[in-house]
Amino acid sequence: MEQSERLHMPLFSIRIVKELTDLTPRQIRYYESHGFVKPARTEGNQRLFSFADVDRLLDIKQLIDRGVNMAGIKEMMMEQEQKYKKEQEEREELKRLREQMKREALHHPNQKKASMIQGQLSHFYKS
DNA sequence: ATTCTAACA
DNA sequence: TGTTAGCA
Repeated sequence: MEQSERLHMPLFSIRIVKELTDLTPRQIRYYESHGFVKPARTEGNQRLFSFADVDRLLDIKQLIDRGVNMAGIKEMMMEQEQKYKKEQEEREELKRLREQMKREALHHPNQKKASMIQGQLSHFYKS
């Protein structure tokens, strides 16, 4: 099994998370209501938190302790979210580029590729 | 016994 | 945020 799977595996009851984070169950549920974590649920609707959830709650607690309010935390979360989306988009763009170059190489083995490559790269500089 | 939601303080 | 009520 992979790391990212372990990090998101639903494992901990709210009481364990309370002990791990020193947050009250009230605070944990409150932060969830603001979208800072999204724990899985059992069939009985009880929360099951992952390591990733616990890490995130610890980050939230640190920010709260440093005086950041809910609005501030939400702003920081949206920034991180957009940053991640941007990186993801760039990865997909590079993936498309590699696939297209591969196709070109297979379908036109003897043709020079410089101009096509320049056209593709221009996407990274426009706007 | 433990957690859940909702609501009031 | 804390606490309580009433449920699952």
